[in-house]
Amino acid sequence: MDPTNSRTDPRILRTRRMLREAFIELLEEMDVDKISVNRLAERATINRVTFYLHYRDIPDMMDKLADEMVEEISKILGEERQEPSADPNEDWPMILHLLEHIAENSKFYKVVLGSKRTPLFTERLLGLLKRLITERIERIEGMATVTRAGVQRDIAIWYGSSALIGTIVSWLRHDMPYTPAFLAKQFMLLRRQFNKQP
Amino acid sequence: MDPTNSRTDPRILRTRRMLREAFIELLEEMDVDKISVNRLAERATINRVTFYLHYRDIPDMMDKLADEMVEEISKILGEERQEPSADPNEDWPMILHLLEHIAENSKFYKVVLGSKRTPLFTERLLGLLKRLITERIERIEGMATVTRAGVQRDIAIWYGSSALIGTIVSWLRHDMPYTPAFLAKQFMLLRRQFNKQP
DNA sequence: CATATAATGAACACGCAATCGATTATTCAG
DNA sequence: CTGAATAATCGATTGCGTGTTCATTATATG
Repeated sequence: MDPTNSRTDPRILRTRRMLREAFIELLEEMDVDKISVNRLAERATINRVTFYLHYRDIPDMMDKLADEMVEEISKILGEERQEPSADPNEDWPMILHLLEHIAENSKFYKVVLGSKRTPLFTERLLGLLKRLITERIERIEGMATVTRAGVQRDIAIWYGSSALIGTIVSWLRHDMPYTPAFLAKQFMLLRRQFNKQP
Repeated sequence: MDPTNSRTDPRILRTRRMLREAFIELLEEMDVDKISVNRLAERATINRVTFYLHYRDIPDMMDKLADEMVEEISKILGEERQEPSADPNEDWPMILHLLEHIAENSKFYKVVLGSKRTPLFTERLLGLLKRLITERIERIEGMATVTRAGVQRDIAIWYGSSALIGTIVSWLRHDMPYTPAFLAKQFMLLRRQFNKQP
């Protein structure tokens, strides 16, 4: 009767955990379009049919995984929003916590963000960052469509969010050669688009 | 006997042109993983077997298309390299010509760069831009590993190249609301990472 | 015109997708 | 602890797309 049972039933949790882990494993080994339901079920040591009890197909499963990812990051970054730091350069703790979270779960993020054929996750994270950056800019600069440096606001958002994502992806692909703290500080040096033009 | 015949034979050119156009058409209509050889051949009004005379499979075809794309852009941007403009802020004609080229072939670039499941083309373009930016930085700043603003060089390259690509993709997805010239100038306002810190 | 080669059409084996019905195993409430 | 609910399994089936073959037709080029 209770629909939440579908999430607390240990059999369901077990199956989904095994599917998720198998998916990450396979993604480390091969391209995503080589991952069939057959292979995935075999690796997860579950029956093929069981897969269909949980997901419609593999893209659907990736969709759900991406939802969970956004949900989790959103929760982490949501805590930052309470802090009323008006200083535009003080958003680096947000970035720092994001980088730390990614570093802690690097096995997962390295494959879902770093694999060259799984842009779904990157797109989702990009969307999230765009929303957060927009929110932040609005708080700092009001509703003007042009930043203080003379840059169109939407262009500044495109630029900043994709720079952030792209750098994180490269950082993961190179096996995180810098600490989250160092990288966060580098971001602060690079993000000068909201300052006045010299 | 002459292997170049394989490229001048009008039948081959015709077939490949039709395949390419059909692929772009289908990419406008559906996700790339829904494009089967069956569908592609049908849309291109060629026999399914004929496809295999030219490409091994669809990923192989996309690979070839990406090669052609990089080749073409490389040719355009290669002409810029002759100009010995030492001024770091004078690389905007390069960006301008890139944007103009993309705008002229926007139907193609909108689908191959803008579609959410064809990161292959974005990756290739990213690689090309990374090489060009690296080359440019080396000419300006020598072999130092840190830029004048105190930013690690590789991080600056990750940041700058992905910002460039990401902005172009967003620009395409929004149907190019700005002229290439305007966008190029905006880039110059945003790319301050190589200047001294105030 | 004659030769080379590109394109076609039919046919085949193969793997995977997606679903069905019946059966077994596990969970959880009373 | 017991029984009802439901998750997971197993075997089987249908359909679709792939990748390849072989003989035949159409087109290009010298």
